[in-house]
Amino acid sequence: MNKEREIFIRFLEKSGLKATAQRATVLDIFLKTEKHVSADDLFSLVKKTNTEIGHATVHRTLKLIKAAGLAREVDFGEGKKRYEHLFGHKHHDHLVCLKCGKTIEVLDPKIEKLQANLASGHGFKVSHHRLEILGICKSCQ
Amino acid sequence: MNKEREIFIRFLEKSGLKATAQRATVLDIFLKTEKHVSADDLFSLVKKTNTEIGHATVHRTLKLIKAAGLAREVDFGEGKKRYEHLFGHKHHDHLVCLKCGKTIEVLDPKIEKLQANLASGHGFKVSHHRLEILGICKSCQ
DNA sequence: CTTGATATTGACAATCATTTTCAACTACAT
DNA sequence: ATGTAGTTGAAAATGATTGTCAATATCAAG
Ligand SMILES: [Mn+2]
Ligand SMILES: [Mn+2]
Ligand SMILES: [Zn+2]
Ligand SMILES: [Zn+2]
Repeated sequence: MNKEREIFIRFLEKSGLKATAQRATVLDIFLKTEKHVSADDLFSLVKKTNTEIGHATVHRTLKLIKAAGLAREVDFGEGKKRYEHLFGHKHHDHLVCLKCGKTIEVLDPKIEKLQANLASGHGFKVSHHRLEILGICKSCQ
Repeated sequence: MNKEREIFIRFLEKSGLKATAQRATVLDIFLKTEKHVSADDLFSLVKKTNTEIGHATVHRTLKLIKAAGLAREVDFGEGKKRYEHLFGHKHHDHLVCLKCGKTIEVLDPKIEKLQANLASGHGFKVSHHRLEILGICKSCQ
C-alpha cells in the first residue's frame, strides 16, 4: 500500500513523469484487488470511484505500474492481458480452470531449476518464463 | 503431406463439411512451412499461389486444421495466434528470443512429469499446458 | 449428367483490446 | 506566478479475429 505508493512516486520522478491524481487512483484501486485484473476490469473498478477517468488512462497507468516493478503481466490465452501484484509476492505459475476461470497459484522449485538448466543448456539468457497449466479444477469436474 | 491430407478430408466428411479447393490450398501451404505461422503469415504465403483466397478463409481453415488435430496453437504473447504442425510431432516447449524472435523447441521429460504431479496434487485434471521461456538467444547476446 | 439442399466463399462490416492523436489542462521547477 | 513539459479524456485508429450475407460450389440422390 504505502510502500508501493512510495515506489511508484519514485519511479515517476526518476523517469521525469508527473504524479497525477489519476495515476494515484488507478494504483490504489489496483493494489486493493487481489485478483488477476484486465485493464477493463480495473477500468470498471475505477469508474465506481471516479467517473472522469478514461480507459486509455487505465491502460497507460497499468503500463507504468508494470514498469515500476509493481505488477506482472499474465496471459491466460484469452486475447487480453491481465495484471497481478508483484511487490512482496514471490514468483509463481498458474493452474487455470477452463470451465470456471479460477486460477490457482503454484510453485515447484524443482521445475524452476530445471527450466533454468534447460535454457542455459541452449545458450539462452533467460529474462522470464510463462507456465500455465490449463485444465478442469477439482470443483468443476 | 498425404497422410495429413487424408486425415483432413476424413475430418471434413465426419463433420459434414465440404472439401474445397481453398481448404486444400491452405492446408498444403501450411504443411510446407516448418515455421510457427500466424494466420496473416499464412495468408501472405497463400496469396503467392492463389490471389483469390480471402483472409477470413485462412482464419477459418486454420481453425479446421486445428480441430482435425493437425495443428497446435501457440501463443508467444504477441497478441496473435501462431500455429505449428502437430501430426508426427511430439509435444515440446519453446525458448523464444526477445530480440530476433527465433524459437528453439525443447523438451524435458522431468519437467513434464513434475508439472503433471503439481496439477494432480491440486485435484486438477490437466488438458494441456503452455511453457515459454523468454530471453536472449546465444547469437543475439 | 442434372438437380437441389446445404455448406462455403470473399468482401465488408463489426468486435475487442489496445494504442494513437490532439487540443485542453495540470504539475511543478524556477 | 509563470512557462514548459508532461498528461488527460474523447474519439479515431489499429490489428487480429469473427460475423453477415449474397453469390457460388460441393456432392449425394435421382
Ligand atoms: Mn498469480
Ligand atoms: Mn514448436
Ligand atoms: Zn473450475
Ligand atoms: Zn535471438
